[in-house]
Amino acid sequence: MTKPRVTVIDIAKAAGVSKSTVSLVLQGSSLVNEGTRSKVNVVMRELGYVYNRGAANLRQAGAKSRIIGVVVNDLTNSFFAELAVGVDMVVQSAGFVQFLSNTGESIDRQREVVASMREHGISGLIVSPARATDAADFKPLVAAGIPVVVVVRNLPGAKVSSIVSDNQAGMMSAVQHLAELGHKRIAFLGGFPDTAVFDDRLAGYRNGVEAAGLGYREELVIASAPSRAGGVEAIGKAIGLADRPTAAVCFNDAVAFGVCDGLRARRLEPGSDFAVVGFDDVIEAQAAVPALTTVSVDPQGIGRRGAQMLLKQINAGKAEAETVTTAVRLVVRESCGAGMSVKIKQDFA
Amino acid sequence: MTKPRVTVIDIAKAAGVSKSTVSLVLQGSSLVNEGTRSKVNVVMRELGYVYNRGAANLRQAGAKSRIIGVVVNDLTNSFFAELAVGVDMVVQSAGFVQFLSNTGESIDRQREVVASMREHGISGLIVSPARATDAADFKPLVAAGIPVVVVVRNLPGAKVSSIVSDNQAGMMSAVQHLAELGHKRIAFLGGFPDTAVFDDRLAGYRNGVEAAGLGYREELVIASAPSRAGGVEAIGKAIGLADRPTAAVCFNDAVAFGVCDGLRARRLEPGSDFAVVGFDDVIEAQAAVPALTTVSVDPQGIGRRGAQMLLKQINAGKAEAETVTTAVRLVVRESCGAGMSVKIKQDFA
DNA sequence: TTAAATATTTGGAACGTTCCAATTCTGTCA
DNA sequence: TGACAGAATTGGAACGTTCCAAATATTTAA
Repeated sequence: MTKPRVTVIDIAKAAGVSKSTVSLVLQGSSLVNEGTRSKVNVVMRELGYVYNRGAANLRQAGAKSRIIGVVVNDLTNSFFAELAVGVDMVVQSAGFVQFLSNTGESIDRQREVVASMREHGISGLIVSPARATDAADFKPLVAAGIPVVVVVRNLPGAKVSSIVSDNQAGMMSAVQHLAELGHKRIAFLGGFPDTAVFDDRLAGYRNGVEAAGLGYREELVIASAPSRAGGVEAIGKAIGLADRPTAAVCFNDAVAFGVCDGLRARRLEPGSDFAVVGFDDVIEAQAAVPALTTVSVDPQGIGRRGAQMLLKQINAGKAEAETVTTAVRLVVRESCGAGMSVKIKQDFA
Repeated sequence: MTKPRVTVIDIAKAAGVSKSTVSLVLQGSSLVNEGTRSKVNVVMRELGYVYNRGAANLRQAGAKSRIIGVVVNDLTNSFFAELAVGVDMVVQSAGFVQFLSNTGESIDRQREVVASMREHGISGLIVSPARATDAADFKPLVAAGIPVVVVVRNLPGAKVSSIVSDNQAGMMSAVQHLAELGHKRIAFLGGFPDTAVFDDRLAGYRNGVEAAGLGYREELVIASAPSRAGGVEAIGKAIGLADRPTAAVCFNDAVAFGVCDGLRARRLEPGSDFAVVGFDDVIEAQAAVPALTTVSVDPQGIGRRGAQMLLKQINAGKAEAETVTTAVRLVVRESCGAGMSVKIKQDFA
């Protein structure tokens, strides 16, 4: 059934050289004579030789497998799909191959997946950690000399490199924009308070309202699941407030979409009746109606950058933990009401 | 720098047993005494042992690596991301791990990626082939006893299993729906004619118009790239036709979105002024305005199903090439004008 | 108590590669 | 011609595991 494998010894025999020579050819060594090299190559093609990386890797103990592990927490979210594509680009062109897994926010699955990757001898790991991931979880990896780069969500205690977008500045610019449009009561909606990303975005919100001279009011921040459903829930509470807000910055785009849904359910039109701003600039943001004003973060860029960082560490042999935050930029579309006449906003304020 | 690896021999020494016994424990053999087993397990934990699958698989020649390769042609398209998630679900729960790569429609990259996967000893491959993939490309794989399942796009000549959605029936029901709404001139827009999927969908279109007694007219099928830009281009040509169509079925949702863009650019409102129907039901379809009427295909289901099929073949040891087509269903939303009054349509017809 | 049966453990020999040190070729120079 | 340098090649040994056949421990049956 399964054909006997063609090995380097078979090639050697058929080409009339030693297995060592074949091995040299395999690694593109300059030691081997041009004629021999091509002869060996021909024979390999004829016999349908397939390199056995497992065996190779076994011998070059400690040397690298050329596999990069990538772990994301939600591949169906186009944000992470883009990220993976970004990683794939640089990883492939560096001659590595990508091992991608999805945890679906399950910390157990994350553990399984990472363990499995380790068994397969990955030379590095890029991970967007599931919620509530323990900083210590990646300790063994780095102790074994396997570089780890954490992306999107940072892991405060862990001694690993990370690359996150500038959540604070992004949220601050969103608030600032709304303030410039004349809004006085701006809410912060959605997200789970136990995450580092939430903290950063909230801090940005706080800085924003304070800088605008509006003052930070606790009742205006309403947490919820970072999903569409969470957004519906959050806006419901916000509308119920005695001193009702006229605008909101949302934890992410999914929440923002939910907020729009919730507004419509109450016969309020997002954009004209209530300003909403998202975060992430997922692919659907510009096609939505009204088009979502949001903070754009370029996930593919993060992926590329993270991969570069990882490769650098792999090549360097030593993992200098380094943290970079990537710039973000507010994309003004319709949902913030920027295109509306001033009159409407004044009626409302 | 890199610590010396902890091997099964180290464990054996520390636990006072032989390496063979440790190996037995590793494989959960029932031959080993309960006491010994737990002692070994404890030691493994203490020393931080990591199983070396490379070595294992080297020995069990022909035996399987528990890696499943997944190759898709466009991960940024949420259709394929969903598909990958579907595969991941069943693959992971079967104790396999997924190796995912993106070809971006490049046939060269596909070749590279598949070769690399083979070197790593995948036990099976799920692939959505890049355009113009040669059926013979997967020949060596199956010859080596590695099961291959082709999804989404089928590969006519290849002797591999495949699972595609029922493109023909889907397109036919779309045409039928438009005919029932009173449309007489229905165009088929977008897609590259050199693909099997195109042929299937076009055949469905043809059956549909003929069954509705409208007659098949060649000038109403206008090919283009299967993208948003392609859609714009195709609708441009369609509008220019002497006997202008009043409705269109599109090769896929991306084309359909492009068609909507093109209509608007000509001051025609999709839905009320011109009916458009897509194919795939990508995630954006329901959030778009107007919400896209489209043929829903459940990519995640295809992924799951494909993975199951592959696992079955892996376990059976023999690859019985099997072809399944999955059912699709028309989702009526707004872009087909189904919600419009009959009057408007009559004005138009 | 002993033989037979069963349960457990164990030392090599693989698996396909790379590395090392050593060997065999080429010329080249005196 | 012989010696020498450089180029090219080569036979083990090793990597960490599993498998096999064989050895040893423990029970059971008589």
